[in-house]
Amino acid sequence: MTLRPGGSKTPRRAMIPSRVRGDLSEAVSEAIEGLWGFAVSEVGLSAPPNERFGDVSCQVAMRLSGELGMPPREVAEALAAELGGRIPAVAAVTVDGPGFINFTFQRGYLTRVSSSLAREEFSSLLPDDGGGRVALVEYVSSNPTGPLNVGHCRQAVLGEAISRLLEAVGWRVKREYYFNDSGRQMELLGESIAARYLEKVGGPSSLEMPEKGYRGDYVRRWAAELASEKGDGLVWPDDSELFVSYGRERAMRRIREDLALLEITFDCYFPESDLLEEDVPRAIDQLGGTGPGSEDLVYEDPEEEGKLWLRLRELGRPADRVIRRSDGTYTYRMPDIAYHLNKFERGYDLIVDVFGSDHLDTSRDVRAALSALLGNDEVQRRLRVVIHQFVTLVRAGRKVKMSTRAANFVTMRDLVEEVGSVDVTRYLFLTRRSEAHMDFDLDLAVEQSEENPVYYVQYAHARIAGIVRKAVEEGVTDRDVDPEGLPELLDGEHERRLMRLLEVLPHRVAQSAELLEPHRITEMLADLATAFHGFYQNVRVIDSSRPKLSAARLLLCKACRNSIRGMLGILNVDSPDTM
RNA sequence: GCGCCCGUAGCUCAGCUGGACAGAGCAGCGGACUUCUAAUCCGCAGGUCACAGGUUCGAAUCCUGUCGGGCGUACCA
Repeated sequence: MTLRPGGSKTPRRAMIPSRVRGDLSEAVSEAIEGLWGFAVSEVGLSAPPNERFGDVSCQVAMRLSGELGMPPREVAEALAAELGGRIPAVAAVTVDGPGFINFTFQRGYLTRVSSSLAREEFSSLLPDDGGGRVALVEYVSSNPTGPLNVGHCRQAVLGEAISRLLEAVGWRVKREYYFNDSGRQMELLGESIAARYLEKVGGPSSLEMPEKGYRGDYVRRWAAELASEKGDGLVWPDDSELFVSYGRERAMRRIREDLALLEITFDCYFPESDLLEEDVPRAIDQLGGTGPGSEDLVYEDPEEEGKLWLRLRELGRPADRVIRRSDGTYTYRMPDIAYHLNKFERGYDLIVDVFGSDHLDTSRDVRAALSALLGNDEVQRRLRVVIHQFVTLVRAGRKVKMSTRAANFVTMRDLVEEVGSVDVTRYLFLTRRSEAHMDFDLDLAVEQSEENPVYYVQYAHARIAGIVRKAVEEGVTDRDVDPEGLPELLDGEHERRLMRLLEVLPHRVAQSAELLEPHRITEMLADLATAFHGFYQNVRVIDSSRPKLSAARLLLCKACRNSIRGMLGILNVDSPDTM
């Protein structure tokens, strides 16, 4: 929080829209308790659909009506009478419709919020929900078997936006990428590279591409690079280790390059192999001792020595699963559990997993095992899983079926290049909620790149930058604006609409952080850009013959600019001053 | 078969976690630049919120069933 010269904190608690609503709902609760002597956990505030219903709505009267045996309107009237004139920032309390209690903000409160936004960062009006606590966000976590594809791109963009959203409301965020650096998939990649390598160098030995091998062009390229680095003397299977490790390093480097394209960097790349020595055996021990009483959660297969099962049925899951094969290697589920246990033990207050829908089932198993180990409440409180559905790529009106192994997939890099802009790619992926299926129409994305939702928002920002430049030229400044005079100066229809919106946006951003739903930000940006463009079309800002009015309007423009910039920043999209 | 997600305008999708008359963008039609950027604005048209029941003051939202699509249902990750 920044300090003003006088030492007083600004913005004051009462200026933060989420806090104002918190106080409001507290006042309603107290009024209920005062009138009828019982407490209500949630009074249900929402934004009314129309300006004539005020700025904040409360539905509690309708919910209480049954319990109190009173018509909802009477409940509302009683509460409104109790609340009138008592709540800071609220000018009027009315009852409308079936029993809504509607609150209208003081004009002075709205102009103060706008002034704050004009002079400070957007984030200063967000509540400090995180309070400096540390959150760990895991996303992408694609295994190093090839370049990132379109699905990874959605997840990367989503995970990064969630991270930034959490940071915006006061969390310290660690970004982590978990990957499997050993096991069957890595062997397959090594073998696939070996097959292409031997094919290329044409030596005495040869190797057929495995049936489930990786057939992408990149495997050929990497094989060729390997040949030029190490010569043509490598043989299979003697050099299998080398093929595998070369593939892994090469894939990891490519993935980092792909992520760099989206400006994503992780604090930690966590290899599965780090868990195999200690964490996994320890987790198995712990699970073994955590049975619901009669039996241990881990049991040995009666027919195969050394094979271990996890009794997931006992934990409410549909089926028991093998966690260790008889040869002593683990199935993917077991390191996953150990990895999550490791994350919990590292002490993060919030652990967010961003996964594709194909990981849902595993994720549920992991959660069940963790609940057995740490207690359901603990897991419920600290672990949140965001599932996103797959992206269907549409090209020339036809769906493109994709698979990494079969090589008929579009890479993230191809996608960004074809769309022509990282910002547009990011933004388009964030216009849908994560659990919705998504058709990404390439032709449309390219074709629309000139008439795009992103540009619509960025254009509003650039227009404001133009106004600010003009203001400097004309010698108009908002420095000496008298706060007391603002409500009168900013009384037009468009100004009021803008200020109402500016006031509620920080609250809506805080809500979207709470819900881990960054797509709401794109909605808000569109709302704000629309309101600003409407204002711009109808209201002349810089008029040197009316300095006070110009200054007030300039202030409002800057509030819009900072809000747009702040929200675009959460999506990591650029805010250009010219277009 | 079973589990999870989804089904809203011609197309792609929102709908603030049960509230006030169902929204936006694109596509279509008609208007607005002598101005701080027209990458903009205004208007028109477009809907049985997949379907059928149920819960209640009130349902696109919650429950059940049906139909349709996706993902999973591995000792692959």
